[in-house]
Amino acid sequence: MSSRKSKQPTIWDIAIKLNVSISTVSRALRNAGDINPETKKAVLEMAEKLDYQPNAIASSLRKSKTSVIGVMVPEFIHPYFPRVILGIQEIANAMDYKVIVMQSNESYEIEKQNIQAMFALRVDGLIMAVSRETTDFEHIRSIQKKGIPIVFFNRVSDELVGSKVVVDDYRGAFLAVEHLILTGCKRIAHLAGPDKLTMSINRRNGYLDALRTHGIAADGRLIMHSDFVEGRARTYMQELLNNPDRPDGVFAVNDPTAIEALICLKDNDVRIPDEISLITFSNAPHSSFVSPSLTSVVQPLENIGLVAVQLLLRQIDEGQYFTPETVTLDTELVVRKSTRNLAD
Amino acid sequence: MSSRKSKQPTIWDIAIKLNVSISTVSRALRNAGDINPETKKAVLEMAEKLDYQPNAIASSLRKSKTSVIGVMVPEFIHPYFPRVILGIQEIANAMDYKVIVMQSNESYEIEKQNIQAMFALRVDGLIMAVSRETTDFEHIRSIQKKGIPIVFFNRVSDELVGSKVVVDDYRGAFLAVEHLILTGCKRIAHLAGPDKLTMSINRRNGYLDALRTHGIAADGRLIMHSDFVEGRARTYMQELLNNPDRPDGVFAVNDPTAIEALICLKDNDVRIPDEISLITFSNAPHSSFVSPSLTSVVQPLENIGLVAVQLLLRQIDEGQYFTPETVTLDTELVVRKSTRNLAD
DNA sequence: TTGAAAGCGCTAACAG
DNA sequence: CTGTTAGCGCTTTCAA
Repeated sequence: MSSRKSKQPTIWDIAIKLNVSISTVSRALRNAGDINPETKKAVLEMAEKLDYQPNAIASSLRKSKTSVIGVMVPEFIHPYFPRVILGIQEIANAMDYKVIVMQSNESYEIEKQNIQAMFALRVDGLIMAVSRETTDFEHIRSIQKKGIPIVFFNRVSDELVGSKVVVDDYRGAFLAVEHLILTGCKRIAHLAGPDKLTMSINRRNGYLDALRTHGIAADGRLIMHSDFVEGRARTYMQELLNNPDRPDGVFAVNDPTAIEALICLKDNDVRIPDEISLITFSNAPHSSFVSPSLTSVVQPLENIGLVAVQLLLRQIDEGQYFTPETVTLDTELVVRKSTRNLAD
Repeated sequence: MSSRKSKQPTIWDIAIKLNVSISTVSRALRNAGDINPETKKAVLEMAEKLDYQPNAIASSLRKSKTSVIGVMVPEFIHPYFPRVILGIQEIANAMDYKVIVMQSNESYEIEKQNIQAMFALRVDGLIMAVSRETTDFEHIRSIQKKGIPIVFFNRVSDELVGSKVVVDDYRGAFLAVEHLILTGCKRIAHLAGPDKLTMSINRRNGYLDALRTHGIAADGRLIMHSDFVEGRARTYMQELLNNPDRPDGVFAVNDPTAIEALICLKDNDVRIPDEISLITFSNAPHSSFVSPSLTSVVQPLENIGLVAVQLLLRQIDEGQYFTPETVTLDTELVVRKSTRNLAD
């Protein structure tokens, strides 16, 4: 009858049919401990027949462990976080953990709520990038205090203790600029980020040191600190072009900046890379569908996720004996069409 | 002592301290039924003091209801699904539901696993877009049979019963092509999708009917059915350009196609929109960072999520008495720079 | 208005 | 190898 309350079959149903105890069923299902192969087979068959599906809620309650790890990101409109999440899911699933994803929408309030929700759901651990808006970290410390392990990535704060996964901004920038130099650029501009942001500073330092290393004098007028507002980079690029002393290479702090620069260059009929080379510090693994394709320093996105999960699982296992670690991942230079050949 | 097992405070802890029963505490916490305001106040204060956080797992088990809705999408690398999820989260949170997101990575196997996992977690309902790879729907029917309400969107199948949220592809295409006609295009090409896909067919029909309505004869040579392989659309666009009888307007079936067409046009030094207008049926709300910006028919992304959640919640409430509904949402024409002015 | 008690479905001693 | 039993933390009758 369809009037049957839509209750799911439980181990109890299986036990009754087979005339065994629920513990036997439980053992068979989890292939735990000693159990008669025959009994086990019977249980498995009956489970199949009744279309039994374990109730993770009940199991979690009993075990005080959910095997779920929470991931909170500020947004997943841009390709960066989704890629990292991919890496997280892959390894987490392999380790028999489920992943649940929430996003703070760059809002402190939502982040706070989500943290609460994740805790209510009793996730075994959390991987997160704090929202741009967040300056007060009490909500995070609060659940750390309750014993929930957290691994931070991308947006990390010195005010927080915990494992962190970051990329080597300095070195990535260094490599990028060095590549410009090695392909013949003499006058290299930097479309930089906000000059307070650690990330921007590190990348700028990489830029400066690459110049220095190769005996090129830095020129302050070639460094433009953008505030990441849309359209800003384009304006700066135009400024650089208006200057009689145009650069012959541009290092953009990130993809959006690079794209704006690219559009600007094209609108000015500047040939890339013949007249000006363009290189970017990229979030995404491929700066797709722009022409020419952009030579980039790329972050090992899936790897960030992988490392984060490993760190987290170790912390879950080791509990209070775990000491937080910061892992700095290297970037990779991917040469495409927006810079010249080394041979030139 | 930090040796204290990191167990969380429970209603029992509160009850003990206050010398009341756990049922009283429970009632106070959920402001249920009759309860002395004083008692309630005391409970709330003690909860605060102990930093009590409810255990949703226990509550779910008892109530056989998790207040969690699952969302499964094929991917969230492209902006489409994330936007829809945003809409889902917004309304779901407002209704006191949590949202957990999983992605199938366009894989049938992963989709199947995730469905299992979601069921194990006993989500109250599911909103999903089936993976591209999925042709067998048993795993989906299986949990529908178990009473889990599901709402489908974007990728829907006639083989599945259940509520569906889709956009009006036919009408959107019609509007797009009509816009080209009204802005003076006489010879309009269509970079179409695979000719088996319902979506492609609907959009092509919209294209054809718009031409017909405005007394323009369709020309089969102007319709190029792509298989969505990268680079294909570009080849087709080039073919159209090589033809002595070039089109003066192009309707692209989706964003990637449009972008490839755009690049091709630029590489051929075709002026847009002066020589050729370009319009796209877009997934994203703004076809950002290309130049010129693309006039598009856009889908109401957040709205798709909103409608899906509403449908789902109704089904959760009404249970077996609910009759599946298919909601068709309208598209909107957003005029940007890749088409000419109406005044022309 | 409050308390006692019975579970939700499962796991994990412990005993046989 | 299997069964009995006691909960995990919470909600919800039912009775007081």
